[in-house]
Amino acid sequence: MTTEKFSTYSYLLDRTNRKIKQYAQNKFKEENFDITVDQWLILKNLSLHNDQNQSQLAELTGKDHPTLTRILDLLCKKNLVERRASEGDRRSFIIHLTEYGIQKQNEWAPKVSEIRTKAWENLSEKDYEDLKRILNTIYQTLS
Amino acid sequence: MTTEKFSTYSYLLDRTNRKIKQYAQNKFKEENFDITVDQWLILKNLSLHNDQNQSQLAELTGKDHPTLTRILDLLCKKNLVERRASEGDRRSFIIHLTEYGIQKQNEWAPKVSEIRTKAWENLSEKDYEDLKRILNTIYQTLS
DNA sequence: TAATTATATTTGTCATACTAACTATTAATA
DNA sequence: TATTAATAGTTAGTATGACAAATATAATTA
Repeated sequence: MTTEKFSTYSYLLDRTNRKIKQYAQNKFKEENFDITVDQWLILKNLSLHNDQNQSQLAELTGKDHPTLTRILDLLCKKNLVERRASEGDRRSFIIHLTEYGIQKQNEWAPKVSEIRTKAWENLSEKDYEDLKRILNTIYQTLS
Repeated sequence: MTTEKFSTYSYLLDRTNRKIKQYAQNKFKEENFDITVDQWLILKNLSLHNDQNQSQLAELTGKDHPTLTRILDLLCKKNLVERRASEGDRRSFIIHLTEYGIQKQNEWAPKVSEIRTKAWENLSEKDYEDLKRILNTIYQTLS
């Protein structure tokens, strides 16, 4: 590909990413979900794979370790999650979705899906597949 | 579109956006470009439209006002940019790319384009057009 | 087994983003 | 014209993200 022509995608991607996050966050606020969209990502992943240690959870969610540490601090404060000692390894914690966390996750999940789906109302299933393919290709190319 | 199926795009978009930024930032560092990718966006825009006030520049670059204020503080410190009093309106500043800023912008631009183009080496021109269309559609749908 | 290396997590620092509140100035209107 | 509303920009607080360095513990190896 010739250079220079391809200078705007990073701007569009960043801008759209922020818009999506901002849109979801505002809806969360309207619905009185006391959580950020990044915190939701962690909660959602724990609902599928509870009791991971932080390294595994960081891998699953694509967050780096310091960021995950801080998000978990906040989720712990809200009693949605707790850090449990790991049996075999005293360095690591098992991240456990609490009863309250499970309850809230179940309560919020349908509305979150609805909010997320909004972005696609003017696009096709093929667009969805194309976007996933393109983003994954870029990710791998730069990794 | 049915809900729930469309839950991963926001994760992929966020993850890819971070990868792109991180890749470019690392290359900037390798090249000893003393600038962040977000600061570069402002510089690039000023090279096309010099002497905008901050509101216009915020609009052009998709940054909000507080963020732009802080990025400009840093660019001013590096003498790449200066805030000039506006003739007609004492509330606003004209953001001026300095001689040094113009020089650095010209110096860095070709390599930046090259770095940005890397992401597309396994994708087609059609993919590029599709991505732009999809991102713009999402942006407008959520605006 | 003592020393070295690797892993899990945290802390610190800086940059970016969003919201809200604030100052200064300008525009609108009663 | 005096009051009110709108606009330009900054400041403050909180969250996230990148990177480096620190701590504690585990695994490897000399």
